[in-house]
Amino acid sequence: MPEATRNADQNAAEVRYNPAEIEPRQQAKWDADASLYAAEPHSSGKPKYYVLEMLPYPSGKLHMGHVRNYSIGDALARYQWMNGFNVLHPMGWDSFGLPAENAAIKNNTAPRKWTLNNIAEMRKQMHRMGLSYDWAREVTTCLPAYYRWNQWFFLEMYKRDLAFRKKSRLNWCPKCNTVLANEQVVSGHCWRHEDTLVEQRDLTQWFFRITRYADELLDGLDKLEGWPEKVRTMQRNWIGRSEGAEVTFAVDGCTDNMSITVFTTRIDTIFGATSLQLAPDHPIVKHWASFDGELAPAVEEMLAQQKTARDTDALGELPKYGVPTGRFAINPFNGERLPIWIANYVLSGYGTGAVMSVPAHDERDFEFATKYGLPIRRVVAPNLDTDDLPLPYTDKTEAVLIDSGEWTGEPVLEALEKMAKHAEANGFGRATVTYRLKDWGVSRQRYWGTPIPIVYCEKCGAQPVPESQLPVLLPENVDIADVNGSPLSRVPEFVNTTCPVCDGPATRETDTMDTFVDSSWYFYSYTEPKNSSAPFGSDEANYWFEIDQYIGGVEHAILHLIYSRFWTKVMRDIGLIKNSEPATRLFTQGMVIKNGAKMSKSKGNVVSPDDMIAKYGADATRMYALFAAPPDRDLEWQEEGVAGISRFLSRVYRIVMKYAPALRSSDHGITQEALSTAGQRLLRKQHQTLAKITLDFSGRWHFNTCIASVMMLVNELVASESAMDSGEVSPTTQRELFRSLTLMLAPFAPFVAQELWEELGNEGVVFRQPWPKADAELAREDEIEIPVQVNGKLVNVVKVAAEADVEAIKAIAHADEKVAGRVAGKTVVKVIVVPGKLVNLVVK
RNA sequence: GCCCGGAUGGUGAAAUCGGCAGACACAGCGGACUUAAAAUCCGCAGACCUUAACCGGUCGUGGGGGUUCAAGUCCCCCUCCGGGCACCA
Repeated sequence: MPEATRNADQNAAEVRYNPAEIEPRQQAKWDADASLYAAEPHSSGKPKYYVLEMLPYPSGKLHMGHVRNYSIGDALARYQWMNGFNVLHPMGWDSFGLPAENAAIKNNTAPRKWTLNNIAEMRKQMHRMGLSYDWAREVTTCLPAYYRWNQWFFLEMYKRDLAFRKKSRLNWCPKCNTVLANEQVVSGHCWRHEDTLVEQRDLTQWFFRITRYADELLDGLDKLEGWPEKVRTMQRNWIGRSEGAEVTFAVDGCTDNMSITVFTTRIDTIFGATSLQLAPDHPIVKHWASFDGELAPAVEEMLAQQKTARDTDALGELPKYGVPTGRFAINPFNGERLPIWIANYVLSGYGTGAVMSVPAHDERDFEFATKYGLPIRRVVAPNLDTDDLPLPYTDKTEAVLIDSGEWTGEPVLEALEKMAKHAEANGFGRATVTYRLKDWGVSRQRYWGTPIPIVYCEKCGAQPVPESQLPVLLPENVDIADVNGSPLSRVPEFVNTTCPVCDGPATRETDTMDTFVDSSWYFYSYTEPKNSSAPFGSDEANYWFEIDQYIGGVEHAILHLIYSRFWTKVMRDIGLIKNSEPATRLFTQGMVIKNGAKMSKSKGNVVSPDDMIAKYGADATRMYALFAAPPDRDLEWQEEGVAGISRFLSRVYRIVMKYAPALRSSDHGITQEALSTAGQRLLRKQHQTLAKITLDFSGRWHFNTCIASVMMLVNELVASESAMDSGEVSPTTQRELFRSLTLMLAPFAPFVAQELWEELGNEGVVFRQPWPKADAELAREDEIEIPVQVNGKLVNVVKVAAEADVEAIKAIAHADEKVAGRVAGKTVVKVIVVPGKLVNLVVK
């Protein structure tokens, strides 16, 4: 503030807190120092700390969810700087994707232009919020400098058979006009269109073989102790590992040695199998239906019914029904001849699409067998003598096999293993593991994404684009309004090329990559975004990784967070990095809601961050986002609450400005002096507050209570104004109190903290000062109040010396009048004293 | 059906290791300042009963049971809400 204005303000009755003036002025000063938020070289000697918030999709406007996410990350980054870490705190843009195409069609703007404009707009908003990003490391995924490495990774994966092409049944969103990965289907609907049912289509597409890492992705979860249990559970469910066995049944009387392989988790019950059930789209069913005029319509009908049910997400509610095929299979364990059925509850997409039906020991098989009168044969019981328990009997922990030939008497858990081995030794089966996780389909029939670097030659087939020809540039000026097929297929100059092998005519792949490819490795790019010969340098990545703290919404628990774990393992196997997981700690913040519902345009309950900042300032808006609820819980946005934080900051501003001029001009030397009672009380509160904030930053992150404790400190300072005015609290103590107050505010309200830091006559940037150390001795109370209970009910609160021992406390409690009144005429049976906590007298 | 969270005043919430339930705020009420209002400052504030008032008492953390001198917190059972998986063989 210019000297003249300051003097004028001092003459006024009161200096008003004016964030609209303070914040842009401080921001301009910070902007002048390009190195302010820059990560330092490895040689800095400081320990590194990589704090990362999930990069946004550049929709054009920040929403409150962003504000909350970034306020948490920013507070942590600033705190770690103050603790002497070399902090990496970058930001970027997940900028490929469908909304750019939709906007392009609607507004007649090219996706690239629309996207880059939005980025500029959002960068401006982040700047106004005062977020501490190292913009020199900004990553924009839709630019060739970035997406060329997507193509490079694709080729690396192709070399390792991790990228491959196959025909399969895929999810198709009719609104997106493209294929979706399984992870992008939420309860049968498109992840981007909650109201749109996903259809199934048979298409030839590119896949990433994430299933090769299924076990490692699953086992790694146990070691991710810094991740929320919820996210780990969701990923475990998603991977869906199931141990069991495959058993091959020969088809009876079949001239061409046909067989059917079933998957079962209960091979021990195979002597109880009374039929085989096949999915209606099992290959052998298709084969039979092709010449069996009776079977074909039944199969058709069942398929149609399954499709309808799947489309409405009601697969589980379909009444069970089946059709006998008239064919029989031979149980390899006992030679028994079992009827083969097709059944609508058997799914082709899981296991082998065929099951053995054991009605006595499986709920579904029991229901089915009862309906069709199939035999029900018990082969497992708690022991050899009890066989009158209700069916189906599914317990396997304390059960043995009965009526199972040579296996009779064998405990179930042992039989599972032995019988699988037996099957393998005799060539009709083996122990196996089935996963729910499927390979990641990455082809998208859209324009605004990374072109897949493959060309098709009539002579040489599918060929990878040579690395030297990367990037395959995404052409501009493409007609994207026509939704039939991939837009790139309508650009002849893109499509027509030459074969890298034979130099003959060839055509390019016209699908683009799923946008989740971009976000699978972007955080590595931050370590060296300007590398032009590799996606990033290994030394850089090995220095910064793993991410120390990753912060984002829980909605990515099984999309981004499983893909990026997969990608990290692939990069490790390529030799680019050493770590096997991307992030040591993950924090998933709660949603921002308004009137009990998630903010959305359709509900009309959206609160604009711009409005909040314009009205109350960035400090108050950010601080409210941290104060209103612990960060992992949903936060109800109440504007009155922001106003409350603004009032609190005004109070801080007023009291500091009141004393700052005198403190600024007085001697800065530390004088040895006896502390007054008031001074001691205030310093005690200060160090208690400091200890609380320091503890919370170490992991619990309940910034709401941190801010509450700063409020208590400020309340105490306000209440002590007369003691400060009179000099009872010395200027030295005052200076220390206000100095540390600004330091404590720095992570949460950096603008006003900086302003007051300067007003107090300090040099430099407040959030580069060392975080003050909480002094346990200063924080210690001399005298504490402890409750006295009689039979567990509170009777009085007595004051005792902080270090009082059990006997002393007992004596004080007994001496208390109120307590004596309660105890009179009764016998004290027992006295419980918890030093520092309470006294409880048990009387009769 | 299986798995993971959650439920505390009018509202957001606090109680981190079994030890005073409701810190800190918001909204509300009362007061000071003001011609007035805003802003600011000071104070009250879980519910119920009792009292003229003070005092005093009872109940109270979704419900029911239990362990304990002591339970929002631990154990068992249940309800409701949010989320994930699901005819997964």
